[in-house]
Amino acid sequence: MQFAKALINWYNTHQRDLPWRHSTQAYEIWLSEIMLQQTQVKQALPYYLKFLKHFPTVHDLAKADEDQVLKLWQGLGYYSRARNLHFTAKDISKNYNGSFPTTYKNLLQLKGVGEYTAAAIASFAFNEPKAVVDGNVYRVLSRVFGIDTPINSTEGIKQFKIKANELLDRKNPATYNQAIMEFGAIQCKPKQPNCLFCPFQNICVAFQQSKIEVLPVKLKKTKVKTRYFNYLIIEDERENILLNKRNQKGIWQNLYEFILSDTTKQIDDFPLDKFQYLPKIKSKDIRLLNSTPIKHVLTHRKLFVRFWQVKLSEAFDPQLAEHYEIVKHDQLNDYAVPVLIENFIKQYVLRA
DNA sequence: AAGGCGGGGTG
DNA sequence: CACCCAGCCTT
Repeated sequence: MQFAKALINWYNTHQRDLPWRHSTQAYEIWLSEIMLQQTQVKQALPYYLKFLKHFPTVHDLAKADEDQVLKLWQGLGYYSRARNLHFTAKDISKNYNGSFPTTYKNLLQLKGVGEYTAAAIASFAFNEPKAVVDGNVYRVLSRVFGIDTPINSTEGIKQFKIKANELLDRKNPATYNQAIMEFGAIQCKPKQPNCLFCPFQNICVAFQQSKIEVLPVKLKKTKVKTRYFNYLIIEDERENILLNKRNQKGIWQNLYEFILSDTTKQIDDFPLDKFQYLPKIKSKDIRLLNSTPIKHVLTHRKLFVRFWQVKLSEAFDPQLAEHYEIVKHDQLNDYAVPVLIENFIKQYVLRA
């Protein structure tokens, strides 16, 4: 309890003013926690405000189209979160009469809600004494108590969860959970933590043994594969553009993009013959828009991307709509697209 | 148990 | 360049 008390003391004088901390509504807590998964506060904040404005209640979110949800989510990444968010909103609206489950155990049943998020909602909205264990908590506990079990090993996950729940202030689970995460985020940071003015300097194993740099221990490194993307932007005489919806599993599922050739090796020309359903295009009518490929890095992919343009002198065959979206030039902004595409559109304003 | 899944920020 | 972020889901 000494640890918890010191932590809460620190929190009372150092905490940031964040909008979701003013709410105890499960809907608002849930929304914030989904957005904050693997995402820093600064990045999630504008999205949180935007979503709450568009969808004040879970019913409003449930009524929306997935395309609209994804469009609002555009740029935040990990788009399965947005799809699960929408699924769960419909689930809550329809099967839970609009009210979120009130216990950790039942919150875990919701799609997109894992152990961390269930503990966060249970403690923040319902005062249930469950310790959150996120990246901040791993870092703080491994350093203060000198735990070098890899945080992403089965053993480590178990061990840190036990430790976190032992330390939890069971009378103030909400404040305690906020406090330990805030402490990890702004004091016990990954790089250059503020050990000089740390309330735990006297007991911190990592500080006393100069192990700040090596704790927490983490296994694994994701292997990054290189891919070559070639996008074909086809425009007809009426300023329509063809978009493809990514339906398969994989990156950017359910987002839109131009016609894509995805290869493991660099190619010279756009491979028109690979596509069954396109208008008749002669390769001499294809123009490369960026001679230097755009480099776009994801967690496990390194993409080199080129954009090609075709302007047709006739209108698209309406039959194309069975395979692609035929989109008016000025409606391009209504579609959820990867940041990569968004950046390109902004840069090369395709003239009308 | 391991791998897939974004985008932005830091040193 | 490597590593991290209020993780979760699938295989």
